[in-house]
Amino acid sequence: MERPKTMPGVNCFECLPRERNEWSVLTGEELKLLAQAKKCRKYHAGESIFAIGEPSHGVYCIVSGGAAIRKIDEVGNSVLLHLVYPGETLGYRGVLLDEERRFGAEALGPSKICFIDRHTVRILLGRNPALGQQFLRRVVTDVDDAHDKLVRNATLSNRTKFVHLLLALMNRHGRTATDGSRVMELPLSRRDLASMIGARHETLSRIIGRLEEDGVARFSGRTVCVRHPHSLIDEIRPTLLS
Amino acid sequence: MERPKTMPGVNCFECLPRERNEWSVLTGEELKLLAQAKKCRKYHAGESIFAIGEPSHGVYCIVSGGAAIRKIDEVGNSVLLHLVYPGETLGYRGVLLDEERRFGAEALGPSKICFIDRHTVRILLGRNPALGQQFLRRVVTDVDDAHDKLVRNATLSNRTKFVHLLLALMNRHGRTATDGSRVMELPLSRRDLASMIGARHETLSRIIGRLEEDGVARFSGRTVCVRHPHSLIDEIRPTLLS
DNA sequence: CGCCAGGTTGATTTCGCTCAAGCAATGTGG
DNA sequence: CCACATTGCTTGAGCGAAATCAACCTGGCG
Repeated sequence: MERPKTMPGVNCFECLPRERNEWSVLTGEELKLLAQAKKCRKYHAGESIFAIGEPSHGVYCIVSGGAAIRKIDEVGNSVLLHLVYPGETLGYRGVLLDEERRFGAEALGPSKICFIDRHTVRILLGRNPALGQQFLRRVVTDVDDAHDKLVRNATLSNRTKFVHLLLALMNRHGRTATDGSRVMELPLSRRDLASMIGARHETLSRIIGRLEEDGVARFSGRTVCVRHPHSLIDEIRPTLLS
Repeated sequence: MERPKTMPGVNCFECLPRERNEWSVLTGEELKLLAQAKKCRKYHAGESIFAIGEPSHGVYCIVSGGAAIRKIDEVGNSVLLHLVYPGETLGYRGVLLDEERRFGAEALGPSKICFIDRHTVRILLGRNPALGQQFLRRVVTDVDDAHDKLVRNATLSNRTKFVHLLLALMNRHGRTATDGSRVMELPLSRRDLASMIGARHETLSRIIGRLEEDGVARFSGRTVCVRHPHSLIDEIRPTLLS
């Protein structure tokens, strides 16, 4: 063991994702506080980060990997709301409003995620007003995204919504092959993909079938290949008349 | 004219809605700044407050009346996203992110609405950190609402979504008649109501017809009457099995 | 008066959901 | 190692909900 007990956690001072998120405005002193208060651990794919109904002990910051926000309604329907990626902070809602969790979160794949207890969050927010401003910006973009999604849900077909989702996933998880086609490994099951566009999994299955028929994309297990990336973009371009 | 030029605007010091919103944390000095910077004016029903694409000059605070947030997509579909009521602050997105308006806002009925330019907002935010915290809470609840709406849209039928909407409107606009039934004047056209649940106006028309058949509510023009208020609540209660 | 926006209603088609069966991959206990 | 559940996915048939296209009211309003 060349590296001692700091091993599992990333040192906040050297945390790359941190330099691009809310916490980037912390000063040296505050960073020290953060570094010694945060607890970092690894999650395996699908492991629960927090669950609906439990008290909000703090926020989480994704170092690597990702997370999914899930809501399960009173009849057992599971809906994936949102995906969260490295550098993003998770679970601020319950902490800022001091309420219990209304959504669950789970690791998207093997992930490294830091936990910052709510007491420390409050101290830092009180000590450095810029942190609050950063959070404000962050939350405003979140509400913005949610509103965009609401508009899309209200106007688009399931197929179009799914293509939007594919594009978003491709941005995060895709790589460009030598022949210019885009390939990715889906981080989610078909069921969860379906829930994200508000459709049944059978319906998604058929949509995928049609996308393959139309030569837009090829699906094999969790691997997706899009030969002509802008065929996807054409799909979502609204057919403007006149 | 017994009252001089302060006439159109409400004095912030005596503004009742203000005492229950973000601005309630301002101190006397800051309030004075706000009071002399804000511009208050009346809007008539349907009048535009700000439009998509224009620069975000400031935020608006509803004194009386209400406002609707509207998005019009590239093919001309109009979607109503959200309604805003007295005490609530409007248009913070563009100001906080320093972007142009991505949604339009219009008066719901005859309304009195104050404008606070973004420069003043920034000054106040910088001077009083508590204001930022207040905004943070406010925006977090907004994102929360949006997420709830997303989940409902993903799982509920148009009829159920409409009943949810009716209940929300009834809370704001309804009065209880002597016989215990609830009555309200709808603040929106059928088209806009339909857009709020992501349906066509013809579909909404039929849903309304069925609600009347089922004796849940009676519609006449923009007047709605619900004889047994909990018949609505029964509608949205999920049928829990076993 | 004609015109128009807002609303209803009808006929038809499309889309998506439900229910159901089948299948491959994976796991588990004997 | 096999029999057997289990899980995730696909496919089919039937049905219901909603979109679409269209006609037709109604109440303003120039």
